[in-house]
Amino acid sequence: MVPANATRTAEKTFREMIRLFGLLEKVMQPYFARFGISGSQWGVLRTLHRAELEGLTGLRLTDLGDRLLIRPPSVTGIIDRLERVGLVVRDGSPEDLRAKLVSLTGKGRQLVGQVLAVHGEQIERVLGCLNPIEQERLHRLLSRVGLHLESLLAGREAGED
Amino acid sequence: MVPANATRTAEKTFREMIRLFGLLEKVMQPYFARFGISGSQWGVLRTLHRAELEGLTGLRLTDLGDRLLIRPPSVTGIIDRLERVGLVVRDGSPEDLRAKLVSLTGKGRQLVGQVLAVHGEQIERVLGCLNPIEQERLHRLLSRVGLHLESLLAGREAGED
DNA sequence: TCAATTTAGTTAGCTTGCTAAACGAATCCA
DNA sequence: TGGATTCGTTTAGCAAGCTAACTAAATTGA
Repeated sequence: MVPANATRTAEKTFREMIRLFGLLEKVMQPYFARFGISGSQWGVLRTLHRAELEGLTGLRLTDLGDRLLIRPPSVTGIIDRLERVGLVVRDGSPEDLRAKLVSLTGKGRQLVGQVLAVHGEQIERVLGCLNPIEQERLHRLLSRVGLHLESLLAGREAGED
Repeated sequence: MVPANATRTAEKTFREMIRLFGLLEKVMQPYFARFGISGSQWGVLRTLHRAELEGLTGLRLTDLGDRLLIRPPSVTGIIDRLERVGLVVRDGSPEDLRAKLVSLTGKGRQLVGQVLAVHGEQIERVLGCLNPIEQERLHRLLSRVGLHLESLLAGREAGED
């Protein structure tokens, strides 16, 4: 059991996290909309771009899901819509006939360049109210909570239900 | 213009925020599922419970949306589902024939009690990896970013596009 | 007073997350 | 070799957010 005022500190911090999450979506959504994409779609495009820099020619849907922490059906949907507008293509993998490799088209690569050109500035707009030391402190606290939550989730998967 | 490594600090902090929110949803979703509700539904139930403590007999959908930072159609949907399972009721407001007052049913009030009985413990499970001082520090940093984002959004509404 | 505007709520239709279930391809192992 | 199982993806269907467009009620103001 934990003292009541410690619980209150945890609870207000928790609530602020939830609130900030909502605010962040509301700020980022119109920013990405200027490029005709959503935040989730940007996640996919950026991930594919990073994979290119690593020398990979394409990523399987499963790999995308792993990197973005979303499940296969969600990946299928986002890729469907990105493919429909020609930012991305699906090709069958030569090594595994079950798998498909997703990669950026020329148009997709160009869009990533456009976003990256102003992305640092946008993030600065969001976090500019903290100086670099405070940003670093925030990053460290968030990382610790993140690692903690990952271990909670790993435990659950292992069948501790 | 901002130095390159300051941008990198901001970016990794930003990315950690996004990642943490995804993890948080994955941890909280099964927790609420045990009570047969979703996180959004809990947001509504808790808000209605708070309103009762303030002496209000019901909240208008608009007020709920304001408190939860979601738009009217989203509120309509959540209330529809909560009403369907009998946790909440809609009554016409006597003062304004356009408005409807949402309030907890007995069943809803009972469920809120059940959740609240273990809620502090669950939040402790999430934030217990930080001591109270660190939690307080995290809260302060998040609050500052939250206030900053609110002012960004307020500016945009005022027509600075 | 009464027409115009604003406000409260809903509906329709989109995206994006989820789970459950289907499917074929790949792999394992007896 | 052949049957069982696992893997990668898709489909179906639900929840929850959004915008745009609508109805009905309230308010404003000329």
